[in-house]
Amino acid sequence: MAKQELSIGALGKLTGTKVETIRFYEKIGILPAPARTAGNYRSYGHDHVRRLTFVRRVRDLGFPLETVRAMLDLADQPDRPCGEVDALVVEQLGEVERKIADLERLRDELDRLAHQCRRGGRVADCRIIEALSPHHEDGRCCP
Amino acid sequence: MAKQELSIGALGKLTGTKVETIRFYEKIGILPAPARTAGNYRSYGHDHVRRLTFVRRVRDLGFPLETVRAMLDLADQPDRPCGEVDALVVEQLGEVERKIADLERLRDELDRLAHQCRRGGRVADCRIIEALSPHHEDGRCCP
DNA sequence: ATGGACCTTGGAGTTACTACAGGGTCAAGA
DNA sequence: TCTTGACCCTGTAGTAACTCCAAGGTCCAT
Ligand SMILES: [Zn+2]
Ligand SMILES: [Zn+2]
Ligand SMILES: [Zn+2]
Ligand SMILES: [Zn+2]
Repeated sequence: MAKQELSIGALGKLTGTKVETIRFYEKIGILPAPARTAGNYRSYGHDHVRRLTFVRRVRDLGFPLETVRAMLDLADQPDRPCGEVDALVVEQLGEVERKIADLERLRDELDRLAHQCRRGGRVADCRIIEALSPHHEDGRCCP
Repeated sequence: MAKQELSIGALGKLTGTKVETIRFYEKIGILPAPARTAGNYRSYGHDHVRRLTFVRRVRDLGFPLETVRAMLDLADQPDRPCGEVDALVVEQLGEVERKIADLERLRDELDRLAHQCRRGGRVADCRIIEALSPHHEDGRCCP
């Protein structure tokens, strides 16, 4: 492998990406197919490092691959206004804030649940299980 | 369908579960196979309502199906101590708190990102894309 | 008896990877 | 030179937890 060229494993180490993931990105068109060596090994250059780093950062920020694809498309058209990119970030910010709010509600409920049961009882008396089951015990059904 | 018996659609409405999901739970053994009517329709009773309600609530609290299964097993052995159930809740609480912390870090980063770009520029100058790509532009690779 | 709402089965699709199985390549050490 | 071990190749299947579809059967009211 010529200098400035990286094997798939080296690229993976450099970007914190598993080898299988890199091949997967190639298959679905997120990364372009690289040149091959005489022995049919993939050979990556600096552009691949840049592109894959971008992909991983965007993924780490919680964006789905679909959004990664959209951003890559936009980045490839440098003359278009960048409002769309910015909008994607703002949208994702909103989604993250929504998720945080959901999880905070969840946390409160779990916290309440965790305090309902003074340990040491039997499962039959567990308040947690009681709290999670419907409240009526008779044989007739709910509606 | 006799009274006190529910069709799969009725059970779904009652518990906020899609019909396909109920069948899926049956296939993987979370719900027992119900009786059938003459016309081969599934026929559910009150026990199914209770069990499915439990499953959905536990899922809504963010537990994976594997944990649901463990809880159902425990609930079926009423004489065992309930410490294990309680421990599962506490564990999940910790996980939710970890997720919240992760998302809060994410939110801050996205927020920073969203403020980097005063809109109106071109993609080529977009600070967001710049911030997400590696910092060097020369032809030699990173290591 | 006919329409429409509901039910049946089996199988495929979703997201974003991850894990083999069964081979080929390459560099270094004995 | 041979061999060993780390690395690479392809292709397929598996993961979580559903969700959707096709092609057909059932039920009830008009
Ligand atoms: Zn308890
Ligand atoms: Zn009931
Ligand atoms: Zn911008
Ligand atoms: Zn580089």
